[in-house]
Amino acid sequence: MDYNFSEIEPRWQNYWREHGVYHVVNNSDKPHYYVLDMFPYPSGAGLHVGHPLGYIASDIYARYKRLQGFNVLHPMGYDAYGLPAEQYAIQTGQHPAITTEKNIARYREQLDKIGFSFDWDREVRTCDPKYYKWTQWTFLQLFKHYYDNTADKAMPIASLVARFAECGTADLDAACSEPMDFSADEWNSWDEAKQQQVLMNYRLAYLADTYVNWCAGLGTVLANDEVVNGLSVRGGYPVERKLMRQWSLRISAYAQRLVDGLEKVDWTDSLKEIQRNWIGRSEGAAVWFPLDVKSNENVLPGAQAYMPQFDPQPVPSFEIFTTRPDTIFGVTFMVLCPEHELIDQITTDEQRQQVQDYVTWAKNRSERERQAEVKKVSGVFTGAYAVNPLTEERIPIWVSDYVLAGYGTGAIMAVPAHDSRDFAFARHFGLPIRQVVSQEKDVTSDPATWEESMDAKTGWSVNSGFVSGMKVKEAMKAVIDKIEEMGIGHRTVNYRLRDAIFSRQRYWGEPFPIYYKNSTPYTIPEECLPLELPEVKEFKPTATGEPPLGHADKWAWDEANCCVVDKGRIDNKTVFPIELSTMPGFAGSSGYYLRYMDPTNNSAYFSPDAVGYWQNVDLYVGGAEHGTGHLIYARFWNKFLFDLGMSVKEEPFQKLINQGMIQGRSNFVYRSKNDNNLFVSKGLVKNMDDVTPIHVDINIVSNDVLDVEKFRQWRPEFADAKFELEDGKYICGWEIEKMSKSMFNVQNPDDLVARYGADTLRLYEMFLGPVEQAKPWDTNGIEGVFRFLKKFWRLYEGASSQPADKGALKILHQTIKKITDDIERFSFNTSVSTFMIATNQLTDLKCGSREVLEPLVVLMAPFAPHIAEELWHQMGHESSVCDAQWPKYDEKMLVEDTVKYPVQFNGKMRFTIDLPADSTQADALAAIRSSADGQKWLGDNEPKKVIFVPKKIINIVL
RNA sequence: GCUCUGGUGGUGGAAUGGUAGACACGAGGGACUUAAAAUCCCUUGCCCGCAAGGGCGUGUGGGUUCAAGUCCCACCCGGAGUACCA
Repeated sequence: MDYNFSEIEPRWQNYWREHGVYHVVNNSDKPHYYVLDMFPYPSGAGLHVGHPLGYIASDIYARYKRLQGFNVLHPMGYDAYGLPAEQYAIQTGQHPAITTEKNIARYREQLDKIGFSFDWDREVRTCDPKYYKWTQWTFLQLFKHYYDNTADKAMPIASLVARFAECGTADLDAACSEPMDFSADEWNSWDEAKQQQVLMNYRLAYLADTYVNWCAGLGTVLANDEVVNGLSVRGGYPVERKLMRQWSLRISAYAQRLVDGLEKVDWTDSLKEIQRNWIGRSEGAAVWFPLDVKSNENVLPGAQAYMPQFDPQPVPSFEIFTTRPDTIFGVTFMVLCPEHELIDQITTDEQRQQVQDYVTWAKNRSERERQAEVKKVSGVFTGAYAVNPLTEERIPIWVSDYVLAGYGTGAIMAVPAHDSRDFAFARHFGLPIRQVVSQEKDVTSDPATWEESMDAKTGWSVNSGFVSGMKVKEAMKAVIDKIEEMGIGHRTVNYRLRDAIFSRQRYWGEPFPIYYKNSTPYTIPEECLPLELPEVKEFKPTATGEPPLGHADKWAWDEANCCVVDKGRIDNKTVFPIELSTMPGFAGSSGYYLRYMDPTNNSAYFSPDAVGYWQNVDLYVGGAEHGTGHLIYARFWNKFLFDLGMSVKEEPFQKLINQGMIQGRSNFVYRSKNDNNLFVSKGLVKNMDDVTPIHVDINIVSNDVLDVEKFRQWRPEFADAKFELEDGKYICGWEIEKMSKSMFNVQNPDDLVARYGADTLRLYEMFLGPVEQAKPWDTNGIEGVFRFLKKFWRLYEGASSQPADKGALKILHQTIKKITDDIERFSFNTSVSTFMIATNQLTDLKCGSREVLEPLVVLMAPFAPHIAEELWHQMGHESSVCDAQWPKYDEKMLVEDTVKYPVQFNGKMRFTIDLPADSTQADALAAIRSSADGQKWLGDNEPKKVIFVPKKIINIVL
C-alpha cells in the first residue's frame, strides 16, 4: 500500500480530537513544561508559510518533551483586537467582531490541517469579554498602585494616601511624573479633586498631558514602538508630536528591573541587546548650573521656582544631565530644548523675537522632518548666561532642537571638543571649542584644526583644573565627588525608556473601566467587570473629534446602581460619562501566557494553584520584531503582577527563540519592449534594457519553468502571449523579496498540505535551514522531503519481529543520539537530514526489524506526527504514539572496532587509513610507514613531530 | 553614525579547532516502462590531466596553531534594530 497522506492525516487528526489526546491537566506527578508561541493576529489574508515555521518548531519541542515524560502545556489563541478589522469596518460597515470571527475560523482551519498538538480547550481571544475582564482588571490594579523606589516594588495607592496624611512627601522616594514636595498639613487641607490630581502624579496607570505620537491617518495616538521613521508601523501614515491628555503606564519605573532581568533569561544576545538599547540605561551626573543673574537683568524671580525640591543655591539654577562629568572644564555653552520652561524667563529683550520664532518653528516641525534633517544644525542664542560651577566662567545659553525634551532634563552642558553634536553646533555658530581630554598624556592640539570631536571615553584629562592628568574614569569620579561635596549635583542614572502611552482613539479594543466626575477619573468597581465594548453606529471619530465610542448611546455609568446606562441620563451627580478611548494592542497580549494556565477561571485572572504549578513559560517562540514592543510590555506586566504576589517568577519567558522571517522568492517573466505580447525566456534575454521584468504568480511556475498555458489564463492581457523559449521551456528569473500579495510570491500552506500532506510541509519547513535564520521560501526542495517520507513508509512495509543485526542497531542508536542532541539545540534542519540518512542506510540493509523500526517511529513522531501515529498503530499499538517513550541510546552500540583515520602531512589531508580503535600513536605511525600511501608521503624521513588525536586524526609534520 | 547579525558549490544548507561541501534540490547520463507517473543506479566545487594523480578553494588582507569555515586583528559587502538619548 502506498503512502496515502490524504487518507491518513485527517483520520488521525479526528482521532486526536475525539480522544482528547492534547488535553492538558493542571496537576500531574510529571514534571511540567510550558511551550508557547506568540499568538497571531488573525488577518484577512490567512496564514502564509512563514507563520507556521515557529509553530512547527515549538510543536516538535513540545511533543519531544511530552515523549520525555513531561506534562507539557502548549496552548494557542488569538490577538484578536487590532486595526485592520477596524479599518475594514470603516470602509465597509461590517462590524469588526464579524470580520475577526471569520478570520479566526479560517486560521483555525489552516492550523488544524498542519497537525499541531495545541490544547484548544485553553484557547483565549483578547476580544472575548471573559478574557478582557482581566486586562481591565490589571489596568485597575495599575491605577491603584504606585512604585516605591525604596521597597523597589509596586505598592497600593492606599498606603501612599495614608503616608501623605501622616507625613506628606517626607522621605518618599517614588516614581512620579513631577517631583513634589508637600507636608501632611497641606495634603489634609486639599479637597478631593486636588488630592486626586496629586495622586495621579504617582499612579502606575496615569492620566497626563504628554507629548504623544498623533497619527491623523489612523485617528489615534501611538506608542513609541508603533512608530518607525516618523511613520506609523501599521499603514505607514505620518506621525506628529502633539500635547494630549492620555492614559500612560509608568513602565519607566521598572526600567532598572527590566535591564537586570535580562541577565536571568536565556535569550539570544542580539535580542537582549535590542532591549538594552531600547531601555537605554546611562550612568552620569545631574549638575545644577546657576544662572548668571548679575549680567542678565531679565531673569525673573520666578526662575527660582524651577528647582522646587532641590534648593542648594542662593541664585536660580537649572539642572542638566551628562554622562561625561569629567569634561565639565570644557563646557563652552549650554543648550535648552525648545520646550524648556526656563526659556521665557531668561531670554533677553534683544533676543526675544528671534527665540520666539525659533521655538515656534521647532515645535511645529513634524517628527519626520526633524529626523530627516538631523544633520542640519539650527538654534538661537537666548542672550542669557549661566555660570560654570567649577570654573566660574560665564557661559552662553542657547536653544536648539538637538536637545530633546523627553530625555534627562531637556538641558545640557555642551562640550564641543568631546561630543560630536556639540562640535557640529559650535562649528556652525562659531562657538569656542576647548580640548579637555587627550589620547596621549599631556599632548594637546588646536581644536581649530580638528575635523571631528574626540568622543572616546578613554585618555587623560587636560586643561581641567584639579582633574588634569587623571585618566578619564578617575576624573569622572573626582568631578562627581566634588559636585556632591559642593551640593550642586549628584551621581544619577537616566533611561531612554519612556512611559507607554496607553490610550487609543479607536473602537476595536478594550474599553477603560473608568468614568469621570468633573473630569477626575474614577474606577468602575472590579466586581462590575468586564465593562463590555458598546455597539456604535459608526466606527469613525465623531463630528466633534471624539473617538468612535462617542457614537455609543449606552455609554454612561450609573454610580448608584453600578451599571452602564444611556448617555442621555448623564447628570454628573449619579450618572457620569465613561472614558471614550480604548486600550492598545499590547494590552491584551501582555498577560495572555498566564491566562492559558487557567483560561476559564471566572473569579480570578488565574488561580495560585495554576501558576504555582506551571510557574512561567519555559520556551517562547516568536519573531524578533517584538523586541521593543510586546516583549518589553509583557515583562513589565509580569513584574507588576509579581509585585502583587500573583505571578511567581519575575521573568515571564525563560528561554526565547526567534524564528527567522521567511522571505518570498519572486519569479519574473521578461516582456519585450518592442512587442508587448512577446515574452523572452531568461536565457535568451541579451540586454535587460530591451525587456520589462514582470512579477509572475509563483503558483504557475515550477522550478523556474513557467507553465505558459496557465500564464495565458492568468490574466486577460496575457491571453495571446507569445513566447521565445529555450529548449522548449520558458525559464523565469527570480529574486528574494518580502513575501507579499503584490509580488505574487505568497505561498499558502493549505495548497502544499493538499499536494504533499502536513507531515511533508512540517519537515520541509524545518529542512529549509536553521529556525532562527531568515531564509527565502522556495518550494523547489519540497519534492525531496516528500520522497523521503515515501521511502520511510516503504521501510515499514516489510516490518517483522526478527531481531535486528548489529549494523542496523548501530544506525538506530546513532540516530537516537543525533536527533536528541539536535532537538535540544533546536537544530531541526539537521534532524531531518539525520532521518534521511538513517532511512537510506536501513533501506540499503533491507532492515525490517521492529526492534529498530519502533524506536525510529517514536523519534519521528514530533516531526511528522501523522505518519508516525499510523505506523505506530500498524505495528500493533493501541494508544497514541504521543504517549510512547522517547528512546535512549546505548553507548555500547556506538563503539567502533576500527576507526578511519585521516592522515595529514603538514596539516594537509593526504589519505585515510583504517586502524583498530585502541591504536596508540606508535601503532598508527607503524601502520602508516608500512602502507603504500604512507611510503609515498613519508618515505624514510623522520617526522619532526606527530600529532595523534585518538579516534580523530593523525597529523605528521615533516 | 552606533549596536547586533550574516558572508561556504548553480540553489537551500552541513561541519560545536581535526577529512570543507553532510543531507537535499537542480542539472547531466543510464535502468525499468508501449508511454507517463513512481522507483532505482552513476556523475556533479573550480583548474590541469586520457588516466593515475596533482594544484586551488569557505567575502578580502594579516595573525595565532601541528591543524582555522571555526579563534584574534583590520577591512569590504548584505540584512536587521536604533537614530541628535547628552
